[in-house]
Amino acid sequence: MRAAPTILHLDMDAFYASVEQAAKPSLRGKAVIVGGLGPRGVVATASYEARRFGVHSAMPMAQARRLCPNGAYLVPRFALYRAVSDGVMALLRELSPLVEPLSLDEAFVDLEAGGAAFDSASARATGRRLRADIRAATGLSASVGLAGSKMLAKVASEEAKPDGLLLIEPGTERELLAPMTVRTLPGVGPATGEHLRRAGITTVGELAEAGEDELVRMLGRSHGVALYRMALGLDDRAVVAERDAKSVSVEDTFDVDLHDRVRIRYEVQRLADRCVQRLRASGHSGRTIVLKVRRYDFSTLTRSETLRGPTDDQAVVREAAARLLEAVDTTGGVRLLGVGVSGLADYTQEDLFAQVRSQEAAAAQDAPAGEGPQEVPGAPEGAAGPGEGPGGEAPGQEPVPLAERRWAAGSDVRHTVYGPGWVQGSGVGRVTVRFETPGSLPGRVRTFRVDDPELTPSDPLPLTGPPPTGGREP
DNA sequence: TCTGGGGTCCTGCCACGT
DNA sequence: TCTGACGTGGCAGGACCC
Repeated sequence: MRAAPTILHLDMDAFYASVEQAAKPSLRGKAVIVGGLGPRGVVATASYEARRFGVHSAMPMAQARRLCPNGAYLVPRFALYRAVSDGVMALLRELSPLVEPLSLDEAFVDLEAGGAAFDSASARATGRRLRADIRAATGLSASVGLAGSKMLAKVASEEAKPDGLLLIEPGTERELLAPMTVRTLPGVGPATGEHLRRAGITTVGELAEAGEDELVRMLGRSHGVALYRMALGLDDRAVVAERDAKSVSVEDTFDVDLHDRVRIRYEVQRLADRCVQRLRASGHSGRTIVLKVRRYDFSTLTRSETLRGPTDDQAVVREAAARLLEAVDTTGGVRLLGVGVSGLADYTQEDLFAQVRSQEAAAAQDAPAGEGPQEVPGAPEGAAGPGEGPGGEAPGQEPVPLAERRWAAGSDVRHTVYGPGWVQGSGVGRVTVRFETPGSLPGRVRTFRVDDPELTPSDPLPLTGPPPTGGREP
C-alpha cells in the first residue's frame, strides 16, 4: 500500500444548491432545495440550511415541502453547474495529470503523480491552497480528503464536510475506521447495510472482525472480499484519468401513469431518438438495445436485445426498442420508460439492412398521412415532466407562443427595463422575478404577466467576475 | 401526491459450442 | 452416438453511486 497520503478527494459542498446561492444573493443563508418540481420529483441537493429541517438528497419533493415549507425550490440548471465544474476540474489538472472526475462535484487526484505532494505536510499544503483557489475562482466551498488510497481519501472528505480538510495519517486507518458505521464504506448501501445489521454487524470494526470467509459467505465472492479489504483500510485502486463510457441511456418518469398502449409506443420512439442523439454526440455506436419499464407499482423490468454489430442508426434502435416493448405487459400503467444502448464501440459497422429500412421509413414519412409506421396519434406535448427548460424556446425548436411560455423556478431571465434576474415563481398567468446578479446585493421582486414581451429567458451569468451591463439597477 | 436520471458492477440462470 | 464438464455470451434483476 502507498505510504504517503497523496490521494486527494475533492467534494464540493451541497454543489447545486451552493451554485444557486452564489448566483442568487437573496438565497444566501436560506434553505435552498434543487430537484424535480413535478409531482414525482425528488431532491437532488439541499443546502445545509435546508438539511437542518431534515431535507436530504433523493427525498421525494413533496416530503421536502412538508418538512421545509418556506424553502426556495429550484429546478437544476446543469449547463451552469457543468461550467462551474469545468473550472474546478481545470484547477485540479494544474496539480496532476491524474484527475478522475466522479461527477460534476467530485474527483480524485493523484498528487504524487503530478509532483504536487510527496508527504503529509506537502499534501496538506496543496489541499489548503486548492480550497482557497476554488473559493477565489467560484466563490464556493469545497471539502478535501487526503489519504493513501481512494477509499480513505473519500472517507476523509466526507468527515471534513462542510468546508473542511482532513488528512488520514498512514498507520491510523484501522483505528479511525473501526467505530464508523458500515454505511461509511463505498459499496454498502441500504440492502447490504440491512443484511449486515441482521448479522449483528454495524461498524467497520465488526466487519473486520467477521473475517473474509464469513463476508464472502454472506455477500458473495466479489463483494465480500472487497468489503473485507476496505474494512482493513486496504484499497489499491489507481486514480484513472480517462474512463470510457459503457452505456448511454435516457429515461422519463411521467407525471401520471401511462395506460394507452399507442401513447406508450410513441414515448418509446421518442426516447429511442433522444438516446441515439446522445449516442452520436458521444461519438459511439452500440450493440445492445435496452428497454426499461417501471410499472404503476414501481416494479421495474428491463428487456434487451443484442444486434449482430454496433449501430447508431435511429431506425434500428427505434425498431429494436419497439420489438422489446411488444414483449412487455403494460396493463395497469407505466410510470417510467427508458431506452439505452450498451456494448459501445467507437465505430459503426455498416448495417446495410438497417440503411434500407431507414430509407423505407423516410419514404413512408413523406407519404400522405395515415399510412405507414410513422403514424403517431395526438402527439402529446411536454407531458414528460422532467427536463423542461425555462419558458423560452430551446435551440432548434419551434418558438413557444408568448401566452404559452412556462417559467421554471430558478431559471434566468432578462427584462428590457430591469435587466437580469431569475424566476422566483409563476402561476395564474403571472411570473414573479427577482432582479439580482451574483455580484449584487439581494434584489427587488417584481411580477409580470407570463406573456410580457419585455421578459425573455437568458443564459446564466458567471458566478464571479465583472458585473453585467444593461438594465437599470432595480 | 412516495420514491429522478444517468450511470457502473455483480450475480444467477440459461443456451450453446466444444 | 450419447453424455457430462466447461467456458462464454446473452439476458434479467438488483445494489449502489452521485
